Amino acid sequence: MPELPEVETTRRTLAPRIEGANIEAVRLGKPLRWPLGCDAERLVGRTVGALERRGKYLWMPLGDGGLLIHLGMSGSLGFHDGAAPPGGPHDHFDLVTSRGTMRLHDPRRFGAVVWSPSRDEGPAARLLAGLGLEPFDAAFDGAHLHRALRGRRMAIKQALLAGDVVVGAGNIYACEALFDAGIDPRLPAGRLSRPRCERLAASLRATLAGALGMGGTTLRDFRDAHGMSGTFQQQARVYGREGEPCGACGTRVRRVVQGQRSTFFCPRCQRR
DNA sequence: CTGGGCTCCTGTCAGC
DNA sequence: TGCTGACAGGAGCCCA
Repeated sequence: MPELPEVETTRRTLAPRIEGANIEAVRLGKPLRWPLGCDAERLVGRTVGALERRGKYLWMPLGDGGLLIHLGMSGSLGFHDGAAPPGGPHDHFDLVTSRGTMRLHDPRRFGAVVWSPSRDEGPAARLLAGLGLEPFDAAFDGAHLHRALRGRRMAIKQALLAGDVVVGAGNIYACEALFDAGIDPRLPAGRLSRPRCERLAASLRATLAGALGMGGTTLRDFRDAHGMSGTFQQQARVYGREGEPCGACGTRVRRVVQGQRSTFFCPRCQRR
């Protein structure tokens, strides 16, 4: 689930509670997408540095190395002061620290916690390589989008999800940003004019920023580190609204499938 | 290099 | 009520 707003919300709520904490123990549940990549004992005694986010990944520095964390489709990170309650069947990674316990809850287990000697080498470097620009990076604008999409035949919706041009948008925000920009999600990416790229860049930033301001989207199980739900889902104008009238023109919102993922759009407001 | 499809896993819900 | 299939916020990997 977690797209950029949810991951950033997690980072912001978790950081003040865990940064500077000393790791006292690690508890592993069922296997996640990838193995931890080191002996859990190797984490004990380390101090948690400043949490960083890159795309939908979180990087937790731990001295000479750190953990690259991804929440997959159903993951969330909670933080418990003092002694944490016993882990449930979907709690697969606990970092017990001097300040409390950080717990990864992830029913589907598409998430991951991977040790890497640094952000720029080893597994972290491999996973982060090839990621596109951060949407709030000053270098991300219509010109970049236009240049990066040139020659691409893939539909613009899928190009946004691919993450090699710009990171952060997942299925919800790609749909919402394209609605905001008035662009048909099925349009081949390379066919977008420069002005429409300008519009889309602005819409993507506005959509992600808006969702961030609402603590993200909670469809079923996303929670921030304090256990709070996001509220963006109430603002979604097309995502999950197949058959409902478009708030702008009244036309029924359509759902199509692109790359095995649902795409929601207004056939009248979003043009080719 | 590009793009399409598959896969990992569990839970939920609609429909019969 | 019970079973079955579709679908769910991601993205790495393999193959054409």
